[in-house]
Amino acid sequence: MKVPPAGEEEAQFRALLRHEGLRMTPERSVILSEIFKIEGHFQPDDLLVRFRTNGVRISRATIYRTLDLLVSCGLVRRETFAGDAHYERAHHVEGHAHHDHLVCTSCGAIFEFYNSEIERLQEVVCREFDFELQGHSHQISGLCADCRRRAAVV
Amino acid sequence: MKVPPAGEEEAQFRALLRHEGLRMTPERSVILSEIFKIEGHFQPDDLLVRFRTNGVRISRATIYRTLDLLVSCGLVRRETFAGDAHYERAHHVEGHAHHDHLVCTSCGAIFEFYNSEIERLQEVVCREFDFELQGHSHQISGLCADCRRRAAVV
DNA sequence: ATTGCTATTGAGACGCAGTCTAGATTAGGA
DNA sequence: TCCTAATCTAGACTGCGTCTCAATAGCAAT
Repeated sequence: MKVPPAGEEEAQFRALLRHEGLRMTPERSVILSEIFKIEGHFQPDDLLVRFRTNGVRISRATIYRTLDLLVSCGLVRRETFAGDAHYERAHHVEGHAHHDHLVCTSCGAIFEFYNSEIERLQEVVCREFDFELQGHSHQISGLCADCRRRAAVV
Repeated sequence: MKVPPAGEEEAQFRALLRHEGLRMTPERSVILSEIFKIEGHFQPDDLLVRFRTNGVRISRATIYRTLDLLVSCGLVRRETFAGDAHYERAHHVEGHAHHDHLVCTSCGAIFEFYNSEIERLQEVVCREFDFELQGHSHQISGLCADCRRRAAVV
């Protein structure tokens, strides 16, 4: 399989793989670069479809395995919306590595937010329960600005 | 099918069904009373198993449909943890109809919390995005007190 | 460049949660 | 009691994700 052009992220991925004694393969490279072409969220089968339509043959299993790797490397983030796994390249909101999501129940649009006060209060909650915070999942659902306007017209 | 003893919740359910032009059936009654025997969270197939072991025959489809009804009636709440649907009878933490969850990543224990400040800040976030808040899902994952202790020993 | 060890891959079987279907049954108003 | 729409069941089906295992191919050492 032809090896696609490498980017900065690929160098990072390669370094992390080596550190773990794992290998870089054309498939992993293709998957990584495809992901970094996508703005916003995607689901594993979105990648499958993209590859199929481009004539690239990479199996579902490999996609899932590679996504797991990228998540544990921190290059990609996984999010679960109403039982559906979504992924997104890890990037930043206002300089924060972490963010949470607003999900529009009408059109499915996803917005990112970060609120340091909420983050802090979660730590307070954990202290109350003698709980060691490892992570969290926080989604606010409702109507986005566009859908509110649309609903107001009707 | 034999009709089980009715409780206060059944009266409420019955009233809501009537209001919607729907019918009370023995199956719905059995499912409701079984749910109200359960403390904490359960999954749809937990009910299936309970019924099977008690010799009660109610199909999976009926369980799912009835759970949907109970959720839309507000008697039961649905929550998604890591892609798995969990249900719980709607009840209150410190007088609040709503609460969120701490999930232990080691033993799976689930704790409930309510933090009015976090609730308020969510409204602030929505205002920033011109977003109409309908609901939210907020789970904090980590190690519960017991598992922390257990980990400390080892 | 070659070799050898072993990580990785692909295709499809599999598992599980949840939905759908079609025919049989039944709640509940007239 | 009768009638009819709502409901039930069993099981087929769907979709997402995981697993298997023989074949392939990185990559470190030679």
